[in-house]
Amino acid sequence: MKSLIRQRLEAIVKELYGFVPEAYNLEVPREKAHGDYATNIAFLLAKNLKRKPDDIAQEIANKLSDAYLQAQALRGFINFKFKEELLKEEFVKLLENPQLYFFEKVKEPLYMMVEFVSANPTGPLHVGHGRGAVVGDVLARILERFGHKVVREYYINDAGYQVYLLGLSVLYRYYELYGKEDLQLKEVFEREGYRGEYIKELAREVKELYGSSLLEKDKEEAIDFLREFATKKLLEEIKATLQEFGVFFDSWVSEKGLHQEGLVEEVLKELERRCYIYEQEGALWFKSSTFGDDKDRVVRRSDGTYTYFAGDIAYHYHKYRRGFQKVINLWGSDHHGYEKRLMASLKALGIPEDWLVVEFVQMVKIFKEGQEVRMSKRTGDFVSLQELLQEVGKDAVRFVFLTKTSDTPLDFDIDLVKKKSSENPVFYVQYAHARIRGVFREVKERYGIDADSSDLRPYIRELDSQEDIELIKKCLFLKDVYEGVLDSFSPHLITYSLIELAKDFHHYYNHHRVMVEDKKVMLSRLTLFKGVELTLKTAFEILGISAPERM
RNA sequence: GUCCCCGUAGCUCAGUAGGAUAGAGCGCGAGAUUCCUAAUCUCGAGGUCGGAGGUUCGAAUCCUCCCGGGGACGCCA
Repeated sequence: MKSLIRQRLEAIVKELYGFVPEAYNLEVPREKAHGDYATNIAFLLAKNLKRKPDDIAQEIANKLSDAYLQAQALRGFINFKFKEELLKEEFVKLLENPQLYFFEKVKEPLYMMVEFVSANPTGPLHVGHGRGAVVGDVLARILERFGHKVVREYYINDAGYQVYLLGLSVLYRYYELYGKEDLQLKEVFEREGYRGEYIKELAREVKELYGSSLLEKDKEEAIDFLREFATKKLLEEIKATLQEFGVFFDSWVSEKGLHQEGLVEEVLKELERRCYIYEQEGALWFKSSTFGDDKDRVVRRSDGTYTYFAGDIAYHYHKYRRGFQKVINLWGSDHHGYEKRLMASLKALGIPEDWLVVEFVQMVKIFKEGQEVRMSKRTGDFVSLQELLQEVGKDAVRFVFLTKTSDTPLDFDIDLVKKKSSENPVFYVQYAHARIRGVFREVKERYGIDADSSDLRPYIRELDSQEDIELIKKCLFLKDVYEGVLDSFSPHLITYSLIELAKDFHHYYNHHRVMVEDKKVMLSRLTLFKGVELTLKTAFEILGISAPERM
C-alpha cells in the first residue's frame, strides 16, 4: 500500500520540480483524521524551492488525487486516504493468494546468509540463545518469502580453550566417580571449570560406555577425547532443542574444521600479503587500528596457537568466497565491542562494507514468582531453553521473544506467560483466529455455507461501514509491515501489528454478528473474516506459531 | 579510566531516517453476556518524554554538558 503511494508521489514530484528530496517521510500519522499515510515532502521541497510549504503541498495534492487515492494538503503536510474501491481490490488479491499479496518478490534476489545462535557447545542452550534463534529464524523466513535465497548457518566454536575446559571438566567429574584426585586438575576446574549438573551426567555416560579405561590414559589425551565426546553430545542436544523450538539450520560450520582445512593460515597469509600483519613479542598482530578499531589484535599467540579472532576472520572470508552477497549475523550483545574488529578485518581483505550486517540480541532476564532467576553456565544455575519450552510452550516463547526490538533487554516473566489470559498477547492474537474458525464451523452447520471453499469475492462489495473498512485496512497494512521488516531486519514489528489487528477484530466481533437475517450481510462479513483469518494465518506461519481451530 | 546502549503513564515497553493534540499492553476504577467462544468488549483516571542549554518553520527523536541504569574493553570464546 505504501509503495503504491510512494511511486505515484515521486513521479509527480519529479514531473513538477525535476527532483525528489532524499530523506522525506511517508508514514502513518498519529491522528486518524490525517488519513492513512502522510508525507512531509513539501517542507523539504520548500527549503530548496524557497516557496511556502502550503502552496507546494497543495500543488502536489491536486495532481495526485484520483479514483483510488485521495490526497489532501493540510498545513504543509500531504495526507493520503485510500478510497474504498482500491482497498477492496487489494483485499480481493489478499483473498485469492495471501502469499503473493503480502510478499511481492524482490526484483533482484540475493544469495544471503543468516548466521545465528552459534552458541558454544559447552552446555545446553539458555533462554538468551532462544531469543536469537527466533529472531534469526523469523528474519530468514521473511527474506525467503520475498524471494531471496537464504542459508541459515550455525558456527560451532569447537576449537580453543573453552572446549578444552569442557573436556577437562568432564574428566574431573569422571575421576570423581572413581574417587581419583588430581590436584592440578582440581585447581583449574575450581577456577574456570563448568560446574553444571550436565557435566556430571556426561561423566556418568562416559563411565557407562568406556568403564575405567580413561583412568589409565594420559591426562591430556583423556581431556582431548572427552572434549570431542562432550561437544558431540552437547551439539546433539542443542540440535534437538532447536528442532523442538521450530528452528532449523541448513549448514553447520566447525571452527576446528576451518583450522584443519588450513583456511586460517591462508587468510593470515592474505592479510600479510596486504601488509596488515606484524610480529611483536613473539605473537602475530593484525593492524585493526588502521580500520577504526581501538587497537591492534593478536591473531597468533606466542605459543603458536591461533586466537578465536583469527578463526573468525577466516570464517567470514570463507563466507565471502562461498558467494554470499549479503550476510546477517545475529550476535549476543556481549560481542558488541567485537564488531569493529571483525569489520576491520573485512575491510582489510577488500570486502565491501555493507556486505555484512551485525544485529545484536540482548539478554533475556527470567523472572519467576517475582524473583529474577540468575543465569550462569559456569555454576550451572540457569533456566535452559529446554526447561522454558516445557514450561510455557513453543508458541508463547516465540511470540514473547518477538515483542521487543532485539537490541534491548527483555524481561521474561514465566508466570505471566503461562497465564492463559489477556495479559498474554499470544493468546489474545490466537484467540482471534480461533473465534473466526468457530464462526465458520457454525455457519457450515446452520446454513451449509463453507467459508473455506466458497468464492466469497463478490460479497466484498457489500462491505461499507466504517468498521468494515478499518478491518480491511488493518489486514492490508501487514504488507507494509513485512516490507518494513525486510528493510530494518526488525521482526518484532509484526507482533505489534498483529496485536492491533486482533484488537480491531475483537472489537468488531463484539459489535457485529455474522449470522444475521440478511444473507448478503452474512456473506459479506464471512468474507471479511476470511481475510482476517488468512492474514493471521500467514503471519503465524512467519512467526512459527500455531493457528488454533479452537481454544 | 575509554567506548557503546538505555532513561517515555504505577509496571513492561512502542514511537518505523525531526513532523500535526504523546501511544499500547498490564495494573487500577466503573460497566457489558435471552444472541457466532467473556481467553472478549466499552468507558475512565494516569505524562514538565531523566535534567539544563543549543540547532529550526517544528525536537521524545539531532548536538553539547550533567544526573541515573546496563554492557563491552584478554595472547577467553
